[in-house]
Amino acid sequence: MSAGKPTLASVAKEAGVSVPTVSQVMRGTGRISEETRQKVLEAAANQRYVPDSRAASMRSGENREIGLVINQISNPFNAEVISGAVSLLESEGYMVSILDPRDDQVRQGRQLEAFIRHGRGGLLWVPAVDTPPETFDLLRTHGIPTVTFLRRVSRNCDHVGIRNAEATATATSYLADLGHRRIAYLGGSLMTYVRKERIEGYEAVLAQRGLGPGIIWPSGDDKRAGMDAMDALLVGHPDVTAVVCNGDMVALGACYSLIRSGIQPGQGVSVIGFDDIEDASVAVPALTTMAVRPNKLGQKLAQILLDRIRTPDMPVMVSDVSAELIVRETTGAPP
Amino acid sequence: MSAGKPTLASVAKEAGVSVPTVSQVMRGTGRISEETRQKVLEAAANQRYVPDSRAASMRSGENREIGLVINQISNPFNAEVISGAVSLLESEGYMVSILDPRDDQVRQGRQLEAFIRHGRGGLLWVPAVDTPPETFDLLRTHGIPTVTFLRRVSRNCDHVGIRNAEATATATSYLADLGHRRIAYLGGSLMTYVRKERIEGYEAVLAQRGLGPGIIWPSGDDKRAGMDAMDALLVGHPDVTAVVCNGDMVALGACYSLIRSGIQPGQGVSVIGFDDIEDASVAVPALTTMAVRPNKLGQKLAQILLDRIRTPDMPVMVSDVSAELIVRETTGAPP
DNA sequence: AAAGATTGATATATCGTTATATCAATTGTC
DNA sequence: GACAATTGATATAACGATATATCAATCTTT
Repeated sequence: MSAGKPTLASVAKEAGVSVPTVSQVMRGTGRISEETRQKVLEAAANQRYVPDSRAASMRSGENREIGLVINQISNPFNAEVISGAVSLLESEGYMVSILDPRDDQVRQGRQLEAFIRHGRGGLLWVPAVDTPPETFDLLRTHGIPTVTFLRRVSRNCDHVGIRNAEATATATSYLADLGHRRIAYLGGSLMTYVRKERIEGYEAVLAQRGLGPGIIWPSGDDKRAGMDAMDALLVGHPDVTAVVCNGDMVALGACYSLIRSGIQPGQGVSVIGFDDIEDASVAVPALTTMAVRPNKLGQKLAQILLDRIRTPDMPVMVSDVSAELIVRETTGAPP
Repeated sequence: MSAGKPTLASVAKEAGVSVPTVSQVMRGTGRISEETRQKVLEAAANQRYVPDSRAASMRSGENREIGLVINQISNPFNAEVISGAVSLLESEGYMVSILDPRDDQVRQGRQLEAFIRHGRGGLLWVPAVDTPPETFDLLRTHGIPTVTFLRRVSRNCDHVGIRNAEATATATSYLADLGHRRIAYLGGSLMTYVRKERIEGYEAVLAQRGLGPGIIWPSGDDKRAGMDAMDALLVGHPDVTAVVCNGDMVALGACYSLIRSGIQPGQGVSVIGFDDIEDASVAVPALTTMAVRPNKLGQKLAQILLDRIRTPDMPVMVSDVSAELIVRETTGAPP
């Protein structure tokens, strides 16, 4: 009703008590008689009082605001990771706000600095490709508990990842078992750690089975990029009968390319994706893929961050989740 | 190197000057000799000093932290809106952090309260379905400049929307011109404002052309939901030859359903989407849709918020962007 | 009934900034 | 050379909360 926004002081005045008393009532600490408690609560409700965490965190040092820095929030896999992490953290009374530097290292730098300026209490982070080590120093200097995921950039930082090599080895073996002899690897930005690991698994199986050197095509991470890459692959290597993809988005794009070229995914050419995003099961034909439980991954992330916040001296935690082959319609024996 | 994190005081000590002097140097205000300026900058760089905006905003009242509350960040249309708004705001020195209440009104309430607690300087917001009016009062009490978009819930709040009725009228007319007589409307959560407006445009054209009462099927907003809804529609109304969809995700799901039933979208049944997300042009067959420029929409949003922040007494601003019909492969004459 | 323990509240200092006022030293004016 | 204006810095208070110490009033204990 009246002027300025509600503060402890304005509530204290209305309730006829001191500021610290109101503070204690709001937080449920200290000794307060039931009578004054009611008076204070009433005044607070009346003014729609909401405590100012900036002031609180400055004084108390505690900060229940977490940042989540992830590239490409529109990727459904990422969205699921976010959802898992946020649910857990919110249930513990933290607020999670999301930043998306869109894999631009400069923008990421700016955002992380803003992040520090605004005094966050913790960070969940997929580092952009080419993140310089100084960025970690900066976070450490300002004492921000950090967990990276998907991309491991620093050995001194808690991390949650995927058993990438294991997963692509499973995928490649499966295709080889079906009888495929020319198996390509499609997609992923050239520099990413994740892609490097996945290609290792793919190449290990090729080598082990004597299927010759790999055919490896990088691409962006969306459907359009996957489609373009597959178009190019069909021209450059018409003998390929199976493709392991760096992600479901790329795989779905590749399927579109095949359909446009009159090739039925799963009959003419087999395609395996990675992630098991929702589209993978909805698409026609439904996508065979290496499924990761992104929600679980998000929860694990959040749990490690909470542990780190509560036990700062804990040794570095690293946790890898594995992926599971889900066979749908885009894989079959070679023609 | 040393203990605690860098502050104005620690920098001042190292540079041998007072705290206000350092503050002035960091902000480029006041009168400072070049000599002390250099001393201070050096000390600040040496300690990797980053100002604490919490303290700054408390004292100065200025707050360059903006919240963006949007449901379903994984929807590519939303992701583009976000990108447009964030780019503009960041270029003006604001930090934007994203919250996703996933259309849950309770979660939204909790998040907005946390939002206020943490003292944000502005809000871009797609209100969840069923947002109670008290939520607006709360924001007003705490003096947070707010712009809603897509869903208009309060007449007293700045807003950016889409000319929904106009767009679906265009889509429906186009289908009628092609010769369709049984045109259904598919998708959208029952309660949303957006859907209501879109159905108005659809029904207006049906009435005007004497095409009888509409056939209206609600559904969720993702592909799976669109697929299920189309499955049901095929059973319930086998005479339908064209479908106007509430969004591209629903439309793409509907196409999957048609393909699975052996019907070619654009030949057997025509489908028009809404939004023009990236998938719309990549999909096979490519989707005819009502295109909105989400990036523009995001920028407009940001601009209005900035105006509101700078001119709090400005009259309520409402801006509607129009959508454009993009004909691709999922529409054609009825069989 | 005197001494100590408990209860319910408050006074004060502090977190890291910025706004305002003040102040000494230098410069300019006539 | 006296007085005002400017320069370059600092002292102080405030933002809104919390931590710590303190304190009067009440309750135990023997």
